[in-house]
Amino acid sequence: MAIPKGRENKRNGTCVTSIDVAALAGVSQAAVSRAFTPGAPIAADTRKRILEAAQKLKYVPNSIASSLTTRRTNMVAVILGNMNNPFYMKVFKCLAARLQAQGRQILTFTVDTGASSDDALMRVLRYQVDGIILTSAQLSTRMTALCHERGIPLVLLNRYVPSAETPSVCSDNSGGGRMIAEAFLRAGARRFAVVKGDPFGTTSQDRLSGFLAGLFEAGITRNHILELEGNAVYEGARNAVFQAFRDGNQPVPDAIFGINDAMAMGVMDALRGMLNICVPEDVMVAGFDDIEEGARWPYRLTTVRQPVETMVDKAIALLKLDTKPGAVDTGICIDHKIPCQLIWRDTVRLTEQN
Amino acid sequence: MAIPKGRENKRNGTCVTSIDVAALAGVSQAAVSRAFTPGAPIAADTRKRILEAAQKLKYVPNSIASSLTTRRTNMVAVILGNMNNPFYMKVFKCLAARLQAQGRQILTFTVDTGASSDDALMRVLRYQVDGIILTSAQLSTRMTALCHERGIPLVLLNRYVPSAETPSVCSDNSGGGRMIAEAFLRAGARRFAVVKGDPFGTTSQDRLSGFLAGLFEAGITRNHILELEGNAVYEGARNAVFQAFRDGNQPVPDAIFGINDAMAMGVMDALRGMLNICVPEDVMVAGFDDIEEGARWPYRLTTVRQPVETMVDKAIALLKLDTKPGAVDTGICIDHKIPCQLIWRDTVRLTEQN
DNA sequence: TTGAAAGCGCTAACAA
DNA sequence: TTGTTAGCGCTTTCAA
Repeated sequence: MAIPKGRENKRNGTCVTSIDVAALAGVSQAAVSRAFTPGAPIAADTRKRILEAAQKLKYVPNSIASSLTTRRTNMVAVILGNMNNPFYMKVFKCLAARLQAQGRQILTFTVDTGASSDDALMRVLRYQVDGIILTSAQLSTRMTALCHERGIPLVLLNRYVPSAETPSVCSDNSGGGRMIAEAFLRAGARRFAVVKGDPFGTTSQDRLSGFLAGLFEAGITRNHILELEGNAVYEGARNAVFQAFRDGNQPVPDAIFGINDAMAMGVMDALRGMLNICVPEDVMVAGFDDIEEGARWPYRLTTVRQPVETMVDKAIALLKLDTKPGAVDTGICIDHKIPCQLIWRDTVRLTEQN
Repeated sequence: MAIPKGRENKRNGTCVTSIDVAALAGVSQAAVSRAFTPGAPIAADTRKRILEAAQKLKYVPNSIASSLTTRRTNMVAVILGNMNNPFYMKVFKCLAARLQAQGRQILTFTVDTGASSDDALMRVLRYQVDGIILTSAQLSTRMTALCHERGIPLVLLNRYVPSAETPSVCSDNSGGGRMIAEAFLRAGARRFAVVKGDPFGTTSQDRLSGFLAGLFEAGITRNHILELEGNAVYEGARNAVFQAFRDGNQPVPDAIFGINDAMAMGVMDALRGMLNICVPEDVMVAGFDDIEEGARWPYRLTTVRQPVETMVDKAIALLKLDTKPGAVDTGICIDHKIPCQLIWRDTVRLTEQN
């Protein structure tokens, strides 16, 4: 007898377990486990018999139970900040596709923009996820430390913690900011505005500093660069631009850089829809990210493309999900310079001489 | 001695368990469990002592382990279809906010548009989720049956299975379609086009049938209604409209109904950006859903608002997550008539006489 | 290749 | 209010 007396499944019908399958197939419960484990030592015909029994009973293995012993849940937590920005939805979609293709489940957490992800992270820890990917949200060093101690890999996507040793992947934001500066300059702009995003995000800061550096090198002075706060969202940028230039408050610059595409679209809508200013004829506009919406009519936004797939793949790779749970940490890996690409569209007009 | 000999935590440092905490606090392991269970019978000072010990050891309870006995994971699966439609992102955001507020985790699955969600569902089952919410994706009756047998509540959001007894929540799509028809008629339109969405989705079908019914009642005949396939996405609608009316292929109607806002925006971009046709002067346009993007300049889309919060709340309520796992099913509950609201904006122009 | 048995970290019934 | 004990459904040694 494969299933010894006293070890039968005692529940009244609900929830078929491996014991039920074992009983039907006339094998031990361990054999059922092996039948569902690729590469386990089990005879082909035994497995076949077990699988048939399982099918008959509509048995579905309980991953939760197995993860108790294997110490792997095959769940990856994704913590999402600014869901209003289509770029992060693009990232999420890509993340989901890749992770699902690997047979991993995604435990999703959304965090209000600017809010700390600490409590989300705390809940994540209870669920024994195999790894955590955090995009667009703040987190405390206490939390990164906690993850590290517990051996849960954490990687930041599209942001980093300066001076801290948390793995992270970012594109070359400052280089991208510089590209925009150069494009504007080549197109003949001399007075500028920039609409900034999350004041605590490294991404926004780096794009800004690259942009400014490019401008300064061309001899543009600070008083020719207006800085506006857009808070990383469409409405923020639209309102900031409208407030800044309504009623001829101040002179409209030659070019405006929206630190991300969503904001650049807000900039354009404020300009064209509220202030009656033409883009690119009166003012040039550029964004950053290359979201689909920005490529459409009537935006046709000149922007810097972030290689989402590459970034996502690198982030997942940094999780090192396939190494053993207790494996030693082979050093920090931070990739902050994934190359970006300038996408010329219609909102920056090149002068003839170019 | 609270922790008996032979029952100590035998792992070498990794992973603090309730046994470690119990040992430090000088209580039984069960006491630790109680300390972390709200409402459990435990003295206040005992709990306090345990919590301190836990803090010292940085203990985090293992939800996976507890769910093995409680038969509740506090995880809800959300299966997402068309992520390209901002409406579903809005739904997802709302779902996430509500579920997280209840202390539940979200296991997310994305499914390609039109693809079956059966394998996603199969994976969900392994994870013993407490409930499943499915938006915008196909699923087989085999799967709904499987969920039902296993006692896992499943609710469809924004679609339903005709003739099947799967709980679902939808707004009054056909009533909304009718509202659009009436708005167009009041504005003086006599020739129409409609861009259809997912051919297998009840939502698209109902909106269409409501729209047609409204038109027929006003005496409009079928030959004055052009049907186009937009496949529920922006690009599909844009291309369909462009193909239909390029080079004066056929006469442009007075009004075009995009079965959802994303498509209506595609319609407008094709009209204005590719065909040089003015909206609403030459052609009126209306959508459905009321996504933020459609409310912006230059769209200002007239549309039907789906009450997302209400729908999400009802969907979650239908899951009946707070009833006992084995509780008897108190009948099917389907809510297909959550009222919608017509939102007048600029793409449908009312005539003077109104 | 198989089965028996010992857990994984926790909850819950029971007794004290 | 507490501790003891028996599992939850599975994986994984260890022998056979």
